[in-house]
Amino acid sequence: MPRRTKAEAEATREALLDAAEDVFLEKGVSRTSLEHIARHAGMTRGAVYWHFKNKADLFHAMLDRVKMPLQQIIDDITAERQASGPLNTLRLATLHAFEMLERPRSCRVHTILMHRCEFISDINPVELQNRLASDCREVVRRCFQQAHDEGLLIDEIAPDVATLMLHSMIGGLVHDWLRAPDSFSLRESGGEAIDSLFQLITRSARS
Amino acid sequence: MPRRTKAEAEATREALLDAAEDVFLEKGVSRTSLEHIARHAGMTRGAVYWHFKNKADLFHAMLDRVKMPLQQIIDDITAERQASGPLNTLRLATLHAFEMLERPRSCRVHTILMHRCEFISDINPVELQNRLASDCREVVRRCFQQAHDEGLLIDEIAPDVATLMLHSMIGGLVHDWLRAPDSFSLRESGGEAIDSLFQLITRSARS
DNA sequence: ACACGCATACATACATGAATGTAAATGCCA
DNA sequence: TGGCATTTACATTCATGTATGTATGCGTGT
Repeated sequence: MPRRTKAEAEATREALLDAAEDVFLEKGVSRTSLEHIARHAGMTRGAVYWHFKNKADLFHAMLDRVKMPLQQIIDDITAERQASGPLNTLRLATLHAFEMLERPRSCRVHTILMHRCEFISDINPVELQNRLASDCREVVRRCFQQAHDEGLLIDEIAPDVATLMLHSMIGGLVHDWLRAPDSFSLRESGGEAIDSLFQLITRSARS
Repeated sequence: MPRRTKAEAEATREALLDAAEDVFLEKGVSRTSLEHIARHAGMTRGAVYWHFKNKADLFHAMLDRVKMPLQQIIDDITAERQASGPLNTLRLATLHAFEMLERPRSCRVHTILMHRCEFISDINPVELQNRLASDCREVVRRCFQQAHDEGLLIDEIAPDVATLMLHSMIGGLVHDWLRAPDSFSLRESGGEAIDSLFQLITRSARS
């Protein structure tokens, strides 16, 4: 029974993307065929090829439904640069990214990106994440530099080192948590670790 | 021209594994066929099927030629628990793992593991890394606990939090560096970040 | 209000290519 | 000469892309 209403067509498109998330998460991207996805959504491959050009197109459509955590951090930092100082801006942006990641769809999609796929067509997530990481590091670095200039950072830590510490901690926490979300709480334990880092490198807190 | 001497047969086995590293690294595991690997080594698929049962078997043989960095850290910690205190043991073990990772073969294989493969047969690297991460965290935690009991750790940081901080920093640094080895030096910049962390959480250094 | 026509939203069928596993053939060393 | 290392050839499976079929929603004219 083809040709539903326009709203129903959009619903099946979303259903196909939902199914893609499920199957990608379970079997990995390269091992799932479009047939798998279609059947999991209760349809056939024809529906997939109607809504999407091919597997890569579907994959990118799936990515478009979520926001990259590093992009979120970049946006948060550049948006509210006043707040209560650069260090607090960094800390809050990080915690905000953690909150976003705990949303089910975000969690699934980013787990797929980090642990369930290697390449997709010619645009691979490694390069994508690479650019994002580079941009994010630069924004964070400028923030730490500003904190340093305002005397908020302790002398023992150079802005570049603080940048690497924060950036690697974020990446490591996200990576580990997405691999095993039940092993610890990203918001609680992860947030605690981030808070501790900022407590350690903030001058006023240690005198 | 088949049937060289036994030593030459072993050499072709190694050549096949070398080729596998190259091609996996370039195209990703799922997108490389055994034909690709064989041709890159100057042979045919038959040679591959003689030395290895299938792709998964070859993959695991490739893994067996290197040591997991987290396993290295575990071994280092459990081996030389005397050294100059638990904190220094942790620090040196981490830096040692970084050194190991900069060896070409280690670098290639672990890049493949982190960024070029999703699943391989029924044994997937995610589960493998998961167990390792869990074990390593436990060993590190015990080490931090000992440091805490000996009064080496500052009061602001609980052993569990220190564990998560160190573990996530290691994971993040390795992850980022393997994705873009030219963006920074793991030994230098990464080591500096690790050193700074230990400097921040060590009591004697701040009074 | 109702029939008409067309574009839409799928399902089905088919052709192609690629990767796999295996069996047979072949040469080389001991 | 016989078993080892490797190639070649073949059958099978599987995913893809495309082409075609088809029924329905929806706008249009009257």
